[in-house]
Amino acid sequence: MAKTPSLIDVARKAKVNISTVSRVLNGTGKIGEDTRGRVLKVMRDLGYKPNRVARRLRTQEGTSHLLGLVIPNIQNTFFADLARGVEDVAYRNNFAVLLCNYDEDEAKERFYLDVMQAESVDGIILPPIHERDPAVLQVVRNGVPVVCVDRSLSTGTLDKVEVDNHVGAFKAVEHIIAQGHKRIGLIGGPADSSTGRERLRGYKDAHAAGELAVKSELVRFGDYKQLSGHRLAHELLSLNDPPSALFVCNGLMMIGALEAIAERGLRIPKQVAIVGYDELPLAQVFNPPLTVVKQPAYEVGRCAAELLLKRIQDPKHPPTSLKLLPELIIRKSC
Amino acid sequence: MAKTPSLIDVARKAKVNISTVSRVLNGTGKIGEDTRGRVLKVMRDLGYKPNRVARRLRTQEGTSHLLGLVIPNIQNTFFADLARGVEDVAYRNNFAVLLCNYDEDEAKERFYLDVMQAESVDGIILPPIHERDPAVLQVVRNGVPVVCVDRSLSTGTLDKVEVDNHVGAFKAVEHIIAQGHKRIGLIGGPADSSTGRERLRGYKDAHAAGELAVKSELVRFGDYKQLSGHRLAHELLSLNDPPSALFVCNGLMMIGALEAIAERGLRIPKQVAIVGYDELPLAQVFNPPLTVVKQPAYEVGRCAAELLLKRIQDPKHPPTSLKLLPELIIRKSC
DNA sequence: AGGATTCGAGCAAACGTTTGCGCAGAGAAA
DNA sequence: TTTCTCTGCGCAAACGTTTGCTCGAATCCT
Repeated sequence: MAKTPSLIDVARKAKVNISTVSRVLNGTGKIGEDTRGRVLKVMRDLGYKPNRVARRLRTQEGTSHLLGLVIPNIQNTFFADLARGVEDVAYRNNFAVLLCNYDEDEAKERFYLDVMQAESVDGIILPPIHERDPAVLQVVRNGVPVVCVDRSLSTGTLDKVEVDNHVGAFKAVEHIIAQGHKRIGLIGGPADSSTGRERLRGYKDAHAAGELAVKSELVRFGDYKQLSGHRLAHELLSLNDPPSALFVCNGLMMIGALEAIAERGLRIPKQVAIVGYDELPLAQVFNPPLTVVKQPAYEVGRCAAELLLKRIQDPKHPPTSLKLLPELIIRKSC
Repeated sequence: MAKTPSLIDVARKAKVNISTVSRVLNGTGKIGEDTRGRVLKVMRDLGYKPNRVARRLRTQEGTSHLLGLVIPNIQNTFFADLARGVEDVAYRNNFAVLLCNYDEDEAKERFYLDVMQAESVDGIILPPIHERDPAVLQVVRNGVPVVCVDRSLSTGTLDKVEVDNHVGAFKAVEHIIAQGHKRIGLIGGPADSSTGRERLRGYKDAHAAGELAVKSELVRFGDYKQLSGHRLAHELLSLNDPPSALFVCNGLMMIGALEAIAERGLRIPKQVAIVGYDELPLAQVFNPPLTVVKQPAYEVGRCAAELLLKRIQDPKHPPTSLKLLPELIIRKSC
């Protein structure tokens, strides 16, 4: 109802031109101390708040103070933590975050990317749905700063921050082997995702390092959702010669796998050992406490946001690529 | 780089006035079939995307197709689920969601509310930080549609959807009593939050119904974060005459409490029984599986978004208030 | 046929900013 | 005094839409 005051109202009341008000607001141009004071006071009195929409319309680039964050699924704690990371640095720099869930759905992803461009966000942080994601490619062609997280894009010219999936998986499987396991089931990620492939490579390389052959019937690919973890764990454990240990490549699938194990009444780690990817809220109080590789999700978000802000300030900055290290947390499940 | 085409470009190429283009875009006004077709074709050819910023600047109310969602903490699965709920209905209605974390911090909340108004979102969904939250009150005074979720505001004139905290807590504690427990520790929410108070009331009423006195040394108030759950559980279990059962009033504090129990090497439910509020990802595969009261978080989000959309279309609609029912899921921890 | 209505489309203002340009006045240099 | 350089500020255009008016032409009614 009470229309919020605009520059014009402030200008009128302070008896100056709107351009003057704009300048004191932005600190640009030369303004006398007396008028600046007067204008500032009127702004306070009126409770003036600049209209971001108008500002954005006028100044095309880099001033919306809006970051886009588009993630597969906010219910995945990895992405929730990541979101907190970007959100925190955004807040510290007076940026707001436009957050969207695309649910691994390409149409939804495209919709949201369109929205973000239409909203003229200053930049976008996202894990590409896959490596030559056309929608994302289009966005970068349009000149919007983009930083990739978690997964990467085939174009090498972008800022990106990922965590080293190969060493994460390698360490995990190495540890499993060190516990004496010979048949290690893999519940992997999608074969067309870079994370899925890298973790698979870690799994294989650890086998090679341990002079173990990988048995193809023991490796399965899920879709990073809970249901597939549940199904694949049942499949693996139903084998004639079932694996004695499971390596599950993300948190949600880990939950599904644990369900399956519980349904079968198997004891961890004696009857089946298990190590997961991604720290889960209850992991350390689980019985037994879960051995997992923990990704620095919050850090990923933080770094990505910082990179993005840097690029917004200086679009010519050469692209930098960060690779953070995951940590194997050895508890009791393997 | 490649400046995205505007109405003007389309108009020029189709040899019509921009107003005509605008009208075919919005389907308003009368347009001849031939010109409409021509304009549509040019739009497609040019890959025209309307500029939401400009549109929003022009049409003040109800057309930004942007919803604001401001929540305490995205890492809390309750809010993550809720967010998914609003996000899903938003997407179905072609709305995008501007999501912000205020981390129970009033300054941050105010900042984000300012941003949202400055972005002229069509409406806002939020759990008020407390019952007479001045920042929120200001927003509704400014005429922005607001729907409260989870917690309520002292003003009765708003749309809101909450879950019945009294029955949730009542059922839980009733069940605990039915298991034969006489000394039941409460790890409650903040005393100045409506949820905290309602759950406390449920706790007390269940005692009364079971003809049990509530002992004041057994009730403690946390802040809904993990650390306070941890600390308060330790406090309660250190008592000379410690409780034989714990009722923990949210998910994050539940995790903290479970940590404390693990640290003390106590066995659930024999040495200490426990029931939590909020379903946790691993609750049903936990050992023992956790008895919790599960809130329909996703539903809350869905309803809230639907209410908000309705109000945006018809601002005069009388405010409606929904109260959803939580469900006590009895497993093995009590 | 003449007047009234409707249809289709153009003109221009408005939304709230930012910003290049210009200009008056003051002080400095000559 | 004249000329020149700053300083401080106003003027107005522009950003990409939407929308109330206007208006010619076509259609309709009697």
